[in-house]
Amino acid sequence: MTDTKPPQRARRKTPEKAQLTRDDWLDAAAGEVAAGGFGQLRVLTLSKKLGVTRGSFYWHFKDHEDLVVSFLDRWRDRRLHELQYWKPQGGDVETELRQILELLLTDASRNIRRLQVELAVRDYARRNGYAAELVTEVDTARIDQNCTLFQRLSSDPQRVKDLSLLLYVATIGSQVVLTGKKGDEETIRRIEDLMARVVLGQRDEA
Amino acid sequence: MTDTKPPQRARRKTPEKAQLTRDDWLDAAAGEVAAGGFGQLRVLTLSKKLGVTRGSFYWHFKDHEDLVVSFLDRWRDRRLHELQYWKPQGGDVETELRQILELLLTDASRNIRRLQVELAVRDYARRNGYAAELVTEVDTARIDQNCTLFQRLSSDPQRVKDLSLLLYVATIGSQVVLTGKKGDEETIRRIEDLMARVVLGQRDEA
DNA sequence: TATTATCCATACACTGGTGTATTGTTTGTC
DNA sequence: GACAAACAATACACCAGTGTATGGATAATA
Repeated sequence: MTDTKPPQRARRKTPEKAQLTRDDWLDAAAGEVAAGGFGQLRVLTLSKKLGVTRGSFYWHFKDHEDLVVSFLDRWRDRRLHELQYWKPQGGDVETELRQILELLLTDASRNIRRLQVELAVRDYARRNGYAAELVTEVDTARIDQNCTLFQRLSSDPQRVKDLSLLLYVATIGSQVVLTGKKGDEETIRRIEDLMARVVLGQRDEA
Repeated sequence: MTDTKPPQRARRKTPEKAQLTRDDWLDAAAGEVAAGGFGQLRVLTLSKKLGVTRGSFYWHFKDHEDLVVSFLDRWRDRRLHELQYWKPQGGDVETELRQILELLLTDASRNIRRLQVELAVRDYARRNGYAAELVTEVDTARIDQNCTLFQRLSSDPQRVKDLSLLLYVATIGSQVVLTGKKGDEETIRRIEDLMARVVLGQRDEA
């Protein structure tokens, strides 16, 4: 699994034939994973969809496992990195909560490709140790992220954690159950609203 | 997909060699599906694990698809049937809520095989129309079931539906995220408790 | 006991996938 | 323009899996 990728890269000034990069392969792999899961991630079909033969693949990747590991790594990196773009805007607690809910539910459900990949990674994690590690890593990072918000709702650190976790499992569950059927858009909005009310009801006064 | 299964069956009074039945194959398939998902459900490996050759399989099943469809059908039937065993005990609303939460979270997380199969079916449903139908069928049945409980909490039918759905997606999400890591047992108990408090906070008085 | 239905083994043809080795074909760079 | 590096095509060996055809064994039953 040593990265023998050469230092520089040039080529493809005139994209008449469009040389492929490692990332191009990973992007294509995302399509396959989203559509059929990791079990359907084939070097052969991938090559066909990219209009090249497998000779190209085995130049960019050591083997099939290299592709999978690289894909998972990139997924982890991107998921961790995107968390930095959502920093508390410093507004009202309720509006901030509603914002984050909209981000986690409505917005997430619109980016179907990304959602499908996430579910596929999660499924693959059930039978692959490395994937499981990365998923856990991402999960805890996301849950920790939400804790900063809930700290403004409760002073009990345990309740903060629990609320954050509950919010998280509810969003994941929504993504699993409400999978783009007719009317799901509206349903998600209602869940979002209910979650907000429910969480706000758990403020420090119980 | 015509069922050419003969009317009667006998044999295997003395299970010295243990003739296989259709259900035996389906049980073994459950193991494969739980471990590796539907993508890893192979006729060949299944035969090996059962100690027979594929000749047996192709007597019991028309082909690979027949196995998958039969498996899904049996899964649906069992999931729908088991719902009848949980009828409201007619006790206190809170205790009944806590009972159903324990059933949906703690108890479910203990039956790992069943949980793994459910997640596998759900994942398969993302790329298989028939599986998607059955999953939707089971989902709505379960959600409807819970509605009968929540009707004692609120008179607003919309809120009853939403609460039931929220409870459902939270349980599914828990099963996806909390996948048997160390400490998950305790975490699930806390989620269970929090869910109870949260739901009871949504009673008619808002 | 002879027959028949039930269940499994064996052998074959076929497909689709991986990985490797080798040979092109471009494209930058000296 | 020569050379080397980056990228891709081709051809090969190999394996795992499906499905089918056919024969063999075993148990119920007439």
